[in-house]
Amino acid sequence: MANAKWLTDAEMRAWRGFIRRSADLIDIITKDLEPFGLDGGDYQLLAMLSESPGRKMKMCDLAETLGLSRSGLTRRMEGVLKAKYVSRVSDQIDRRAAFAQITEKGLNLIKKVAPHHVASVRRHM
Amino acid sequence: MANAKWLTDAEMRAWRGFIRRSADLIDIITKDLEPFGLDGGDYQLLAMLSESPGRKMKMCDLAETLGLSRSGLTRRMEGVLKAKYVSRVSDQIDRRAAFAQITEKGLNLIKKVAPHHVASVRRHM
DNA sequence: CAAAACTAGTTGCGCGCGCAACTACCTGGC
DNA sequence: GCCAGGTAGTTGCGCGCGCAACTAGTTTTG
Repeated sequence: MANAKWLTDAEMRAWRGFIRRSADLIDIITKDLEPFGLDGGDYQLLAMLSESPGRKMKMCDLAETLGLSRSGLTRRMEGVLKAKYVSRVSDQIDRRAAFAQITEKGLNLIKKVAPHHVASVRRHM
Repeated sequence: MANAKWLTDAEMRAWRGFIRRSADLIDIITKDLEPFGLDGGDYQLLAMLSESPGRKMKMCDLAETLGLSRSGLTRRMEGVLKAKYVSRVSDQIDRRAAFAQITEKGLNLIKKVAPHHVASVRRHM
C-alpha cells in the first residue's frame, strides 16, 4: 500500500495543479475580453450563435452547449439582449420555445473580438 | 490567412472542449464529496492544512495557495470553523495575523474522505 | 520618535450561477 | 376530446466569490 500511496500523492499534486492552472487560465483569458465589454460567457454565447445555421439556436439547446442551466442562460441573455447583440425570436411551431438570434451588431463585435481572443488563448495555453 | 484561420478553428474547438471538460470534471468530483458534507473548496482547505507543518497555515498564505481572495477565505472558514474541523490560532509575533489549524476532528475526516476522493479523481480523469 | 506607507483580516455589496417552484404549452394513453 | 405527464422558459432564493472600504497592527522614512 506504500506504493499505492506514493502514486496517490503524485496524482494529487497533478490534480491540484490542474485545478489551479485551469482556473487561472480561464481567469486570465476572461480578463483579456474585458476591454470589449464582454466576459467569457458572453463570448462563448455569441461565438456559438455566430456559427449556428440561421445565426440562431433554441434557448434550451444553447444552454446545453454552453454548460448552463436554463435559468443561468435566461440571466446571461439579459446582458446581451440589452446590448442588442442578440434578439429573441419566438418559435412558430412550438410556442413554448424561443430562439436566441445574434444580430448584425453582435456579429460585427464577435468578428472584431475573435482574433484578439484567439491570440490570447494561444499565448496563455 | 486561410491556413491561419483553419488552425484557429481547430484550436478553438480544443479550447472550448477544454473549458467544458474542466468544468464538468470539477463538478462531478465535487458532487462525489457531497455525502461527506464537504465541497471541493473545503476539501482542498483541509487537505492543505493536514499536510502543513504544525497542521496550520497563516490565513493569507492559505488564501494564496487555495487561489482565493482574502475575503473569500474568510467566508470559507466560517463553514469549517462552525463544523469544528478547523480552529483559529492567533499569531503571537504578528498580532494582525492568524493561523488556521486543522483539528483532530478535521484530520479524522480528511483521512476518511481522502481515499474516496482520490478514487473519484482517478476514475473521472 | 512621529508620520506615512504597507499588510492581515473582516465586512458590505454586487455578480453569476444552480435549484426549486411556477406558468405556459405540447404530447400520449384512454 | 380529456387529462396526466413531460418540456421550455422565467422568477425567487441562496451560495460562493471578488472588489472596495474599513480596522488594527507593522514597517519604513525623515
